[in-house]
Parts: sequence; structure tokens; C-alpha cells
Amino acid sequence: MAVSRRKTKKKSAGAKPGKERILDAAERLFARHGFYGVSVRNITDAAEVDVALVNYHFGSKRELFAAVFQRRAEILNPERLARLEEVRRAALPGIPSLEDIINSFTYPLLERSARGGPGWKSYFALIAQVNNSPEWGPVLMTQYFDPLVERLIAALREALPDCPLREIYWGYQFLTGALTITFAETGRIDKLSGGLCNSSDLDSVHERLPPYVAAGFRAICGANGPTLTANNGTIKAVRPTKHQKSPRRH
Amino acid sequence: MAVSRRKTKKKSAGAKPGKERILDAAERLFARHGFYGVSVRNITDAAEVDVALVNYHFGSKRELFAAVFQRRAEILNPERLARLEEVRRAALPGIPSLEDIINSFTYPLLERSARGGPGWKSYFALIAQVNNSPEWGPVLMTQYFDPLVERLIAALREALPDCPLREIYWGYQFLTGALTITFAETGRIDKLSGGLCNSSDLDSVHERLPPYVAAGFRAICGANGPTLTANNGTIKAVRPTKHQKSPRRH
DNA sequence: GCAAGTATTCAACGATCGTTGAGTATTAGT
DNA sequence: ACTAATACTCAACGATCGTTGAATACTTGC
Repeated sequence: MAVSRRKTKKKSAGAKPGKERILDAAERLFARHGFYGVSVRNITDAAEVDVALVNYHFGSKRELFAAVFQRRAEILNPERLARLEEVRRAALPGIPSLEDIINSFTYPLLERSARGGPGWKSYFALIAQVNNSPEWGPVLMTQYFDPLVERLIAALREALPDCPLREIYWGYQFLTGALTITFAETGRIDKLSGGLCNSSDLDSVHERLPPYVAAGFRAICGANGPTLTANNGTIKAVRPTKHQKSPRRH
Repeated sequence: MAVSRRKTKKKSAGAKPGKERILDAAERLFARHGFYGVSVRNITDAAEVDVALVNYHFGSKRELFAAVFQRRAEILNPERLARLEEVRRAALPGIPSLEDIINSFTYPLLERSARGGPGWKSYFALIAQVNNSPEWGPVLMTQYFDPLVERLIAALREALPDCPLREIYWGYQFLTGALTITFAETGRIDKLSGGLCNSSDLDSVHERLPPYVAAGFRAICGANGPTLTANNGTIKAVRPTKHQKSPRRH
């Protein structure tokens, strides 16, 4: 018989070469289920290619994971770096505002995730998972994004000349955390707010995150430490485990 | 013959019942490698119990995962709720400060992770991964933590009476993101800062997170929207993809 | 000390895991 | 048209996956 067993692959379907089809499918599946939650066959089935192609093109499943991570990082980082330098140049001979610096860091990401297509959305959701993973975060995030972050830190130091360096790093940590959970788009805030907020509404995040974070930086960057604007004393008086009655009466 | 094949189990080793040994080992391993990155045999080997015990005690691997998640949530939530009510009562007849409210939400978590022992540390690292996972986050986080979050939102509304509710939910999203990446303790900030900051130094986070977040809330909660204190205009003038020369000259 | 119930062990099931070597098609250079 | 290289297919490997039924050990109540 020799019936045509082709599943309309090759030229007929996507016309994309198998290597890219694999990257796209892997990106989407890894973003949803994580590295171990996706099998090589899950990926090649979704990409409509043969199982063996993963090892042929990438060597191993782990190397495919790294390749997915690297592909768009190489697009993003030059763009973000150029934007940061642009903001600094535009402010000459002065120094750009904290909000502008932060925005140069977050905007390219939010913009891509909002209007870059489903591949970009998956990519950022993948980053969100990797960034919070003790197994993958220190390897991949550091490798692909730390050089850019160091440039951001340098710009923040210029904008906050009296701020201890330690506070800037902590401020960055909180920034990247807020940004990261945004990319996860789990829909949790949608349920919580009864539909008032939408996880995928990244324009709303773009409006709010820079001023939120900038104000946070200023709050902890007082020369005499973060307690300048904080009031933790009331809490410290309440014991962590045992619940005492109201401390006001008696 | 009948040589003793016991690997010093039962009464000799931990003396803990197998169910708890499994929960402890699963907590530690799930936190590091995620749900799919750990096999049932990995868990039972670490717990030094038989493979079949997982299905006997918990029914399935997924139910074990949920049980790990639930165990400490049931300890945490009443404590956090009591602390929030305590702060509110202590401020009567007034309203507690934004910092105190936020601190009542974060402090029990940071305190447990800092001094509650390795089990608690693993638990929070697990939460960090789950919270950023589109597969698990909407299920587990919502189920176990949303009732408490709703109480937090209500308290924040009292402290920010003129703030649109939308802004409060966005502010909470950024808060939980910053808190989450703290729990992950990936060590990335350690490398970035050259040892100046330490991922596991949760006391430093306790000092900085409430004032940082409180300032962020106030920044975006202006009655006329978040642009009150923000300056995104400069950025909007710069195109996202194409890089133009300095907009100042010419 | 005996019975009932709970906890644990053991061996094994079919399914799926990542990877590979050998073979076939397709493309590019001359 | 022939060659060489690249892209892809096919079948299969051993290992590990989650789960289970039946048998054994331990604990508790009487």
C-alpha cells in the first residue's frame, strides 16, 4: 500500500524549519509546566516533528531549555541597554528621574509581553518561573541578565547619590519580584479583585510599577536607613507567636 | 539466616511516624525541584520509608503535594489573622499605619522563615515557586491564602480611604511579588551585590519591605491616578523598538 | 493474650522517560 | 549529475515513572 503517512509536515504546515518549531513549542510548554513537567515527546508532538530532532539540534533536553531562554534574551538585552542609555543622554546635562530609569528597565519587557505575540508572553512566564526557582534561577538569570542589571544599578546610584548601595540592591530585589509576578499572569489578582484588575493588563502595570518602585526606593534610601519613614515599633511590641490581649488597657 | 535488613528505620532513626517523614522530605525536595522534578521514590528514599507509603497515606503524589502546602498554611493563617486584628485593635480609636498593616502581613512569614527551622524555609521557597506558576498558583494559592488576603485588602482600604480599590489590588500584587522573590532565596542578589546583600538575611527584608511597599501604595493611590507622582512622559517619547537620536537637540 | 485496626513492606504492573545509531530524504556546491 | 553536508525519520534501548494488591509487622482496646 504505502499510504502517505505524512501528517502534512514539512513545507505544507508551518513552513518553519524544525529547529524553530521546537523552540516555539518548548517555550510554550516549559512556561506552563516547568522543565520537568514537559517531556521531549510533549514538545515534539506539539511541534509536529520527530522526537529525535531535539537531540539532533540541541544535544539534550537541558540544552534546549537553555536555548529557549537565550533566544529572546539576546533580542531584549541590547534593546533595554539602548533604552537606558537613551534616557540618560536625554537628561543631560542632568540625571534622569528615578521613574525614567526604572521605566527603561521595565518598559521593553512589558511592551513585548503585551503586544509581542504569544511567544513573548510564554517567554516572560517562563522567566517568572525560572527567577523564583532555586534550581534554575542562579544559573540562567545570572548568566543572561546580570550584566544589564549592573548597568541599571549604576544608573540608580546616579539618581540616588546619597543612598547606601545596600539599599539600592534591596530596592532592585523588590522591583524584580514585583515585575516577575506580573509576568507570571496567573490570574490570581483577577479572582481576588472580582474582575476589577486583570493579570494580563500590562498597560496598567506599566503605569503603576515605576512610580510604585521609585517611591519605594526613596523610602528606604534615607541616609539614616530605612526606618526613616517606617514605623515597625508597634509591631515589635506584639509577640510573634503568643497573642496578648490589647496592650492599651490595663 | 534472616539477616536484619533494617536500615535503622522505625524507632531507631527519627522516631517520627512515616507520614511526617514523608511530608518533611517532600517539602524539602519539592521546594528545590518543583512538583515534576521530584519522584515519589526520591521522596521515600530521603524519608527512609517504603515507596508505597505515599499512596497509602496520601492517595497520590498530587495529594501529597497539596498536603505539604496545607500543613503549614493552617498554622500560618490564624496567626497572621490574629496579628492583623491585634494591630487594628491597638490603633483604636484610630486606624493603623500603612506600614503596620503591611508588616502584620509580612512579619509572621519572614519571622518563620528566618528562625522557624529548615522546614519553614523550604515551605516558603515552595510557595515562591507555586505563586509564580500558572499551573499551580491559581489553584493552591487562591485556595489557601485568598481569605486572608481579603482581610488585608479591607485593612488597606481603611488606611487609604481615598484610594481607588483598583490601586490597592495592584499595590498588593507588587507587594506579594516582592515578598515572593524574597522567599525564593536564590542567592542572585548575593552575587549581584558582591556579597553586600544576602538572600537569606530576612531581617533586612523585614526592615525594608514595609516602608518600601507603603511608599509605593501612597504613590499610586493618588485620587487622580498613579501619574500623580510618576513621570512616564519622557519614556513615551522614545520609541520602543527604533532608537532615535537625542530628542533634545535639533 | 487475642482480635481489630493501622502502619509498613515487598514485588511487580504498564507507561513513559531521555537518548541513540542507523538509515532516508532534502539541500547546496561545483 | 555527482558529492557532501545538512535535516529528518524510524525503531528501539535501558531506566525510571506513579501506582497497586497482597502479605507482614506493629499498635491498641479489651
